[in-house]
Amino acid sequence: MGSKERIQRQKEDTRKGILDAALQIVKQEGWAALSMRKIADVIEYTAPIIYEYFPNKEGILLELTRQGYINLGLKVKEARDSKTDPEEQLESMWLAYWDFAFAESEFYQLMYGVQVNCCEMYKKMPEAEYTTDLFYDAIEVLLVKQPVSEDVSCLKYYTFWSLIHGLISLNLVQKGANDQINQEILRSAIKAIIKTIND
Amino acid sequence: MGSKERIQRQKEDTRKGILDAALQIVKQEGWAALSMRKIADVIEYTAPIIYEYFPNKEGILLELTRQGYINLGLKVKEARDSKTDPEEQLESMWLAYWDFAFAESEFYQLMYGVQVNCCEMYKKMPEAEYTTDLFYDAIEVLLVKQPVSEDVSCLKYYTFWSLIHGLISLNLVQKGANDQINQEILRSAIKAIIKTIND
DNA sequence: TACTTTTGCTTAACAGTGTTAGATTTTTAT
DNA sequence: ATAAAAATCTAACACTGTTAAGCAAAAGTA
Repeated sequence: MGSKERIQRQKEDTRKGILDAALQIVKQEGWAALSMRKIADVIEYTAPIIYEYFPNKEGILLELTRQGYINLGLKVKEARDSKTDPEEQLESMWLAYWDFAFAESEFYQLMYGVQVNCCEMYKKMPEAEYTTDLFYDAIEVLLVKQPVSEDVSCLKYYTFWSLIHGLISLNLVQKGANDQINQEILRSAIKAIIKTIND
Repeated sequence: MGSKERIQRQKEDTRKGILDAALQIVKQEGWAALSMRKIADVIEYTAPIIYEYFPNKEGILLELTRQGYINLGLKVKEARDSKTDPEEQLESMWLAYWDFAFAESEFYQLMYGVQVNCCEMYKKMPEAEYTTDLFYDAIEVLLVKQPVSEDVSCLKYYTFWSLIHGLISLNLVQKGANDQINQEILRSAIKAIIKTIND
């Protein structure tokens, strides 16, 4: 009797339900308000049930972080594939990163510790490395001096990343500049870094 | 009988003791581990006493945030006054900002929401504006086109700030690049922004 | 000195948190 | 129908921030 699979499917549904419930609560009330009992309320179980699906609360956050990196990676890849010119590709990729941060700001906060205390784990999460690699590759295409030095691409990558992550964080935490200024900073800075990428 | 003043002094000592205790705990165990009862333990009182000196836990964080901004402002001003050339002044100021972030990383985390959920308040904290003004002034000295447009100085300021804050955050949350790469990103990016400040 | 008021401080409690152990109910297998 | 197994809940522990009530010492007043 195929009830084994039905049960398996139900379990996966519940697991997904927990993640969805967590996300729903966070979107409504923010990360600080997320609690195991609230999740249990939403999925109409009691709190201890959750521990059958995740080792602890951090396990839920970890899984959401993972999903966040996967989605971010998809968006960045999509942006790259929408252009052919390498410079346009790189610009488009960072703009996709930017868009993700605001479209999925709960995820972004979790992934990069913006006002959320998320434990040290993403450090070597393979899903996180995928996005990083996409950027590294795109940068190295633009470097004319061969062979590309690891240090140089690293430096360029972090320059991009710092600027964009900083702009995002400041906007998520404080209400930074207005949208127009943000767009101008973002676009002009990206272009400037690309322009001086071989200096 | 001058006991009024003695009592006043004692109260101020206790208040300072609370702040010191909080800071001590945070330095040892991080922001997430800070609790009212732990503070009470350190100052050798029970928790409710703290509420005679601060309205609530957030009040303590608010005061520490205030102190953080004051200290940051002092450091940035000090850096400015150590140079005479305007470009060198601006560079020196951002380097001081950078140094503060790592020397007083607990403060920095609190002030700018790096992995700490600090409520929306610094928004209009006068102590915070002091540092901002210092940077704005230093930037506007370098702008040749008069009168200086508010938009342009704002754009330049946020470009600097984003880059440096981003670099700091990434280092505080994840362990970013190594120190040498960081220094290189920092210095070369500051110089690059200054160089193109009138474009 | 005796009494009252104020002050300083503590204990106890409430509602919430993450998490675990034990009991109970429901489902499955024999 | 009965025994075993799985699913789920209740109760508890040790925390959290915060408040109210009570106690004990000090200060003020007669």
